[in-house]
Amino acid sequence: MKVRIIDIAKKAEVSTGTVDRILHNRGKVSKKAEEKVKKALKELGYAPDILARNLAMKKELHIVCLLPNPEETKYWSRPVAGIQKAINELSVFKVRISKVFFSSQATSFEEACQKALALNPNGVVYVPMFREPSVTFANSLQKNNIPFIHLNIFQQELKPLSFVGQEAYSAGKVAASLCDLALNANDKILIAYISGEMQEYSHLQSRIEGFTDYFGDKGINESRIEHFYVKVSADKKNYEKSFLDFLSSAGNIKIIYVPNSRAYRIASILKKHNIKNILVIGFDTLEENLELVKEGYIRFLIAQQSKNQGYNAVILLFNALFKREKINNNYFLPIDILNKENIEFYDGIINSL
Amino acid sequence: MKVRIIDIAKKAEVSTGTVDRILHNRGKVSKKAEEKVKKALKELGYAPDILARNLAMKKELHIVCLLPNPEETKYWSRPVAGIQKAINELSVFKVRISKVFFSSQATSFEEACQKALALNPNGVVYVPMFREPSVTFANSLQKNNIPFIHLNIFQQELKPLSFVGQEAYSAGKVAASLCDLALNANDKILIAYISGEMQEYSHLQSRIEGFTDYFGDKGINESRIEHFYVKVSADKKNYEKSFLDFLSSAGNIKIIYVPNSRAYRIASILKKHNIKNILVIGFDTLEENLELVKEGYIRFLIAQQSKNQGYNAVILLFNALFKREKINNNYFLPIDILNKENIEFYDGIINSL
DNA sequence: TTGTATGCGTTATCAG
DNA sequence: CTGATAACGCATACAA
Repeated sequence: MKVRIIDIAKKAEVSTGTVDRILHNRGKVSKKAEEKVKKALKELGYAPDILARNLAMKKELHIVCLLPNPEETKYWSRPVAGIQKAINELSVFKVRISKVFFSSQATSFEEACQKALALNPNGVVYVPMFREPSVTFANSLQKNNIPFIHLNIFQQELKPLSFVGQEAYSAGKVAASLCDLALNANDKILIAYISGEMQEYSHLQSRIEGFTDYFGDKGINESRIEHFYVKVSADKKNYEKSFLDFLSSAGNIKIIYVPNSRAYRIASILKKHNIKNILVIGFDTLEENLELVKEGYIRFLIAQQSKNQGYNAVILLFNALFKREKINNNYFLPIDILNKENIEFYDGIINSL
Repeated sequence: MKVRIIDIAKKAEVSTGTVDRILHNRGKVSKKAEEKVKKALKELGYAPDILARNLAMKKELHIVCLLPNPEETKYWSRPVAGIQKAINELSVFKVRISKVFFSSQATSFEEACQKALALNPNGVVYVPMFREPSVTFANSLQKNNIPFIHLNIFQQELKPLSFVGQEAYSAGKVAASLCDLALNANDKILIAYISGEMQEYSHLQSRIEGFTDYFGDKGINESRIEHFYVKVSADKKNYEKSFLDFLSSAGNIKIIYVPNSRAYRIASILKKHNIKNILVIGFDTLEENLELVKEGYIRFLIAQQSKNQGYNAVILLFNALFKREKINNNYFLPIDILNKENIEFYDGIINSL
């Protein structure tokens, strides 16, 4: 029935110890023994019982997760929650999963990388938020033979084991396709850039490109697209008036596209001034955004199962490490469309298992 | 650190055997021993190591899944795939998971129920497709103390351990909210009933109610909603002409709502006749539907993570049975909105873990 | 270089 | 009623 180590040991006419040495290539095996065992392995089709393995293991695996501090950037609280879920679920196994947070400066990221390396991890999940330091980090990991998975930001050049996140360009197109439904002949579109601190988000750019490309393909070009910039940290809350001024002077704005998670900043202004004829579309399920979707001031949110993002990355790495599963590159998460009607169902069973 | 059976045995001054008897209430324990053990259990906070348990278990759990034959009704192939995924994932545990299919007659369903009971399952997942036979089945299960989970069709009166599926009424509302975006002043809506065999789908009715209620709330009532009925089995393919006739006589139809998984039947007629100005919205990710979404003849699909539906139900029951987890009632799955732009990402990581 | 023995935390059997 | 003990499949320390 089930092929055990002892079965292949018998078949190969060696002891279980020898088989084990080959399985874990600990060396100290004769060529002859090795051949016999490998033959038996193939013929009988051995697959380890990972549960028994876990029971017997002395030392534990260590997975380190490196991501922005959720107290600074709200978006990250959900991926962190997903990681926590994975921690709970994997608690029966001999794995330790640590979280290391960094803040919005590149130096903080670099420090976190050092900290992570010092922990001597068997595997790493990280968000390659800053380009240069990420390259350095990836190189260190590779040198030490530590597999790693990228979260949220796509950086294929660094050759991660896998990427878990959303395809940002397409997400922008999805947003555009929804706006398209509501757009009439002379309506204009406003893209609002509400930036926070971190500036190296390449996916922000992609979300905008996807959006404008969609309309470009339909012959709707720059003449009907306005742009409004806010740097939150500098302008504090003082952008409200300038935004309203911009809005009235631009005229005919039917749609406002906010390519990051800060749609709530725009929508709350509209709410305050009771402006209801503009369709706001944004990203991510921050509490603030959810609330305004329910109230009707944000019409659509594009979501990326941010909780599962963290969860999946950890589970994936665990499987690779513990079960020695091969994993494919690049797990693009679904591009979810949320509105007032379906939003309450978004955290269904997936997130509670 | 970790509390084991032997730890509580020592604390309670009994043997591990006695503790085991209490843990599994196999009886044959004195009151005194029981009290001492229960006290120790509480104080030390024992939680079983399910991996060690699995290793030691002699007999295996048996979960039986009862659902419509996917070869008859295409929708079911994805839940079945999800069940298969759960089977693979759980293969390391001592669980057997069997599938029993039934066809579109109530008698077939009843037979399947008999078959399922004869398998002496420890737990059952089933689709309560027919009302009366489902009541009988649920009663038998309850009498034999076999926990069960309902799939896809909501029948709370039968007191399943849980329900896994979509809230159909809200799904109808979601569909309506999308149509709403595209609906102009004098446009009309057509609801197309393309029925197959099985007639006891209460959720079909709910999907329609949700849809019409949404528009009712906005003051769009029956005067702007047309209805078209096809009984596929009777009319074979001959409804094409009658449908086209209906369409042109009704006039001004901007939206066609197909509240089941057969939107492709309508959309393929539109495709054949090159009709592009009508927005078709339907349900479920059948291959045929996906294709027509990509080609633009179906504008939206409402999906319910049908693969996860099967997967989650099995995992949930396994957790309840094996880990003795308490589970909450009613896991409503997300109401997913798919269109040409996001559909290729729909089968992301969730389905490949 | 190889084989043997012990333990991981449970379950379940078998004497008492 | 109770306690002791042999599996379960694997990892690992140790002996040869």
